[in-house]
Amino acid sequence: MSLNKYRFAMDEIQKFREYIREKGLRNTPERELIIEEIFSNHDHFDAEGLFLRLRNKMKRVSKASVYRTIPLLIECGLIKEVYFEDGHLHYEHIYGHRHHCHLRCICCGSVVEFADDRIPRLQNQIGKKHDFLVTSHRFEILGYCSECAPGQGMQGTCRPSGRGHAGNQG
Amino acid sequence: MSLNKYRFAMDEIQKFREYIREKGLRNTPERELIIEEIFSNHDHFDAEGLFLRLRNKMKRVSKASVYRTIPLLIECGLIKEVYFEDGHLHYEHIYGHRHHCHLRCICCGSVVEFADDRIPRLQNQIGKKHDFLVTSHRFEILGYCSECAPGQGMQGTCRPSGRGHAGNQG
DNA sequence: ATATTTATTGAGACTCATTATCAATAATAC
DNA sequence: GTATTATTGATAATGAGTCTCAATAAATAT
Ligand SMILES: [Zn+2]
Ligand SMILES: [Zn+2]
Ligand SMILES: [Zn+2]
Ligand SMILES: [Zn+2]
Repeated sequence: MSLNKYRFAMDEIQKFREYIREKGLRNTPERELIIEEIFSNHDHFDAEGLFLRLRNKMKRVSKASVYRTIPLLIECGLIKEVYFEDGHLHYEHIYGHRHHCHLRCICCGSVVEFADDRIPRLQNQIGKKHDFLVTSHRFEILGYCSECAPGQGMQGTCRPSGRGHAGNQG
Repeated sequence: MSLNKYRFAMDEIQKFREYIREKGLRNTPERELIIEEIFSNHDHFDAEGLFLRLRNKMKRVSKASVYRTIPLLIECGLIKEVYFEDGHLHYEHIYGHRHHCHLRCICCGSVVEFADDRIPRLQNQIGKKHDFLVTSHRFEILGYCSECAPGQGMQGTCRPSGRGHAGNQG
């Protein structure tokens, strides 16, 4: 179980080690701890949360190192930024994950991923129409999840904050 | 010309004045200056840029007032937030503007607006499939505009910065 | 008009996410 | 092992955005 836990992240960790070496950088225990933690599950994450997860497991890594490692992981194609509107950046794994978009509850913040073949088609048609060389798209659908849908049941769980709001971002 | 310049913003300005009054707030010269500046064109804008535009025209309004007026304009349905990934919020007019999405150049930051009937259909189908009560969507297509397309002509105009990058956001 | 009430203003303090600095440390190469 | 130099952690700095508060000025009543 504990052994298996990190088994599936071996590809990512290996890819990172190679990237570091190719770039003439150095593999360090801090970086190992950070990527092990990131790839110990498939969830979206943010820098602060990642830092706290490490800290709670007594893996002492400075916040600065967490912030410094994230761009390396982006550069080597293991993660990418996702934009929720809660005022700070979130990230998700991309290595071994097919491209997808997000459905997000504006009440509790929960996120559901979806993929649809029609989206890249649409993207390309629209790009061509406006003379753009399209490289990517971001499609986010906002609304209420079944738990939060107004009219029925509990909608009192909503806790909007400052700008946008956070929530259990799966 | 100068008279005409603000003619088309009369609806917006009037709507704002009424909203302020209905809410028991007060119309002030500062607020007038801010909304006149915002609706003096149809462009996207951000708080800092708006503040500087006012300042350059010798319309002295504090940054705090700029930041305080924006939420009022959102509440009364005149503008809304748009999310570009350059680390701060942008806004656009919605009163009298049909819903649209953005095509954005990752090189120079230029923005083209587009609308497509298939998008709301897609949004609703996907929402239904995942048991979400959909309220809105955000679809952004990223790529290179014709000026910046790699391979031909000038791509040296790219000036990426910190996180994402700014540019001439039309 | 004048007074009263209270929303608004501007300046600056503050927050929070993120980035930069820098001396001490520790990977790698020789 | 020694030299080189990337990395670390602590902390300062930044920058967008918010909050505070005393002074000001709309709206309204007198
Ligand atoms: Zn929900
Ligand atoms: Zn995702
Ligand atoms: Zn361009
Ligand atoms: Zn727009």
